[in-house]
Amino acid sequence: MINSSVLLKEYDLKVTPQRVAIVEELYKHGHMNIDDLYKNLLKKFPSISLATIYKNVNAMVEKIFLNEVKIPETKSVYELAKEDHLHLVCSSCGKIEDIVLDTSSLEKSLSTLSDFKVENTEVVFSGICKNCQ
Amino acid sequence: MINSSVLLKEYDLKVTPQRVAIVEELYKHGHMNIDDLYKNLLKKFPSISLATIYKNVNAMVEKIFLNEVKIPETKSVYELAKEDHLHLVCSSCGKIEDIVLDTSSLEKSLSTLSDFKVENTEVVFSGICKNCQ
DNA sequence: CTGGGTGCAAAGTATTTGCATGAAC
DNA sequence: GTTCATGCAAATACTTTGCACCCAG
Repeated sequence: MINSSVLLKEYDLKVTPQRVAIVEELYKHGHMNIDDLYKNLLKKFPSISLATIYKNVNAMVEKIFLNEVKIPETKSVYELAKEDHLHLVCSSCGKIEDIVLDTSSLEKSLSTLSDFKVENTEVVFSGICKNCQ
Repeated sequence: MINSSVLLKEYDLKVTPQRVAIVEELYKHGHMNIDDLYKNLLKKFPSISLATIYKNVNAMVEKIFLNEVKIPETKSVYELAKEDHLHLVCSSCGKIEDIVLDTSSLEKSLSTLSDFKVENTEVVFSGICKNCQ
């Protein structure tokens, strides 16, 4: 399990039950969009508002401990920041998985063709996951 | 120059001046978001409506001759479909460039770690373009 | 106590839809 | 002539903001 309170404090955010729940949901599910977060949190907090979700998610993204992941043909999802990784999106069931792969050779071949100075590399593979094959 | 009418006909879309202009703008600029498209087309069609832009862009995306490109921290942009390529996004000036790079070695190393069957690979490099360095 | 978070309602922005008119074929 | 695109207005969806009240520190 994750220690949400410690995490929130580290990033100078007050520890509230709603925030703890957001972090725990994301820890549990890996990736969620705003709507799914809202629907799940409603079970625990019947009167939570979408505004609270948006405000908190935005605050956490600004503090850089959440990332927004933009995926072709779908709504953005959010994930807890962690080691750099790429994303696998199943076009059949929609599931999103993480995978750690070294992209440095891709960046190296880029550098032979262009003077662009890369700071970040985002990769999303779409396809069919193991279960759906 | 591009022959927009032929392109539209190939994809079973009626040739209208508005559609031709959308294709030409995208050909000229490479990547544009909805707002920029709208602002530019207003010059040529002072009474064009945003609804027309949305309907046409969506139709062209469905016919697979436009692609939506999702980019971290920015609005989506659209581009004419063409040879597979990756994107370079300058975090200083916002310019978006295309680059053709082979991603097969990345896909190969993915296949050694996972049973995911890749159908498409999207890559967005963020960083600083030549001009802004 | 004090600052900041919460939930509500309202405002703002983005996108889609229905429909009458007009243009493409 | 028939089909479908256009532009407008309205509807829907998505996101942010202001504010009174309340909780975390």
